Amino acid sequence: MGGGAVAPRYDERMARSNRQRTSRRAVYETLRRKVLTLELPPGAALSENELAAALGVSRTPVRESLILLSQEGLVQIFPQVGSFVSRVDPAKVADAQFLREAVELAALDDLPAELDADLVEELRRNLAEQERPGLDLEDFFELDEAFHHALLRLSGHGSAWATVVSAKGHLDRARRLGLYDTATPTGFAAQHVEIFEAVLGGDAALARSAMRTHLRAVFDDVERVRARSPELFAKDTGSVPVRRNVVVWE
Amino acid sequence: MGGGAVAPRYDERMARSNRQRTSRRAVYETLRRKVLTLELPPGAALSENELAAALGVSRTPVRESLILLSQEGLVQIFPQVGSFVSRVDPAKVADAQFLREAVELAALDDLPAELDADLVEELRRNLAEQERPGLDLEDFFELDEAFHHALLRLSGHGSAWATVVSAKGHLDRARRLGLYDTATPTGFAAQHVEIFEAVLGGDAALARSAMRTHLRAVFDDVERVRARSPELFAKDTGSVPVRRNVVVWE
DNA sequence: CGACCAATGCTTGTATACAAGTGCTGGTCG
DNA sequence: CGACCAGCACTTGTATACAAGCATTGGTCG
Repeated sequence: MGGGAVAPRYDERMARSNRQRTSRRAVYETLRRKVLTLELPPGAALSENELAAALGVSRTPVRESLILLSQEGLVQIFPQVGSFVSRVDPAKVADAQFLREAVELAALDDLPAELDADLVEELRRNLAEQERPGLDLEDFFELDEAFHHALLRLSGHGSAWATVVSAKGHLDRARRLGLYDTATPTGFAAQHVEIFEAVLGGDAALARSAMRTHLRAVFDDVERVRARSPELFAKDTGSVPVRRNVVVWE
Repeated sequence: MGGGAVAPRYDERMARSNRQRTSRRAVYETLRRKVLTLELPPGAALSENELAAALGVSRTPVRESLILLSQEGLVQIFPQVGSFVSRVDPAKVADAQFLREAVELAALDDLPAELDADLVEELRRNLAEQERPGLDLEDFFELDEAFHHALLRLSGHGSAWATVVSAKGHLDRARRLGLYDTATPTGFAAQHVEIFEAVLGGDAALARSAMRTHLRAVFDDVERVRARSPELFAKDTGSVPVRRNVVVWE
């Protein structure tokens, strides 16, 4: 360790550089979005070379993104064989459901007596948006995410949301499959309102009950779509191979 | 997509190659262990080049491992600056505590009427081991992990353990700091027995109560050690830099 | 005609070279 | 003596080259 630099100080200066606008982050977010929106369907082959060429970068950031997605369970990497978008694994979906339910219900038990006014207002606006007539499905998903996240923040455990998010990847994809059938998920919006009003009224038991009903309803959708599109689910090992789908990168 | 290979079939043949005995996996597990055991203390600088040289591999697997650890929150990467073992963030510790409590308590609510005999026997042996007189601290940690994991499997949600594990990294480090003070954590072993007997007796409420007490006791240890070793915790941005610790790789 | 098998294209894993950026250091100038 | 500033050493990010392995393919042999 000769003359040069040593470990720099560990202060908030680094927090600035935390805004990693690296190429890897861009690729990671792009791929993750395409997987969650089913633009890259379960079972699709992901070639590092092809993705790199299509995205205009080298293999390195693509590869590192795939490794991250692999740890999230959204991608499976088979050494010397290939990488694939994970099929929807019913067991993992059930796990995500269990975890999400556990966390969100525990949060409802932990609500403070005095609710944060700003968050309540944010939730109110969110619910109003959800009931807008010509609502896009993608917008509804964003609102749904924000609703549950805000509810978690209301209990002071907002940062636990990140863990839920990374765990519920499989659940999200399955939900999306289910929601593409129903034209507009008005039922879910109504359930959201029910939960919110129970929270406002301070009725923890009712809030729990409503939340559980809501989350179970989402889960039931998964089983419904599974009967319709079994090839997107795992465990049916002998199913259709789903050969190299032609992926267009606009 | 000319002549050669296409996407191979997606069958159980691949499950075999899932045994990734790659160099990256070895490096990842080594680094993760050293971080969790505090052999690489919070704040320590991690140079990709140094680690690569010490481990006898190139930068690539080291770098990819650091990226994975970074996503777990155990390592912080600052582009063009350096990588460091994350300091113990009290907020993240609290999050991990909340998440763990939510999941494990929910599992206790979900216990089947008929308990799996093999798992019960496994738990019994585990608890017997925990009360062995001259128990190593590292062994106790392993037993503790196995105990909670088995309890989760008893409720049929064993695979949710993986998420808890990755989320509770910060909690584990903090616990380890706390347990290095107390000579032998006999108190925790006794609490384990209490939980187990409540589960066997079918008393869900008592099991919940005992589990909550147990997990809260672990959490309190964190605050205790924080008063003693503040430099290992974050938020005190002006604290000691902790310069490039000399890490020996035996 | 069927079974076997080598050639070939692809895949990911690893190693290395180069690029861009940061912080310390030490000399220099006012 | 103090402030400034150029240079250097080190960092991670990215690109590329090479290595090892699997699966399909197409020919050959029985």
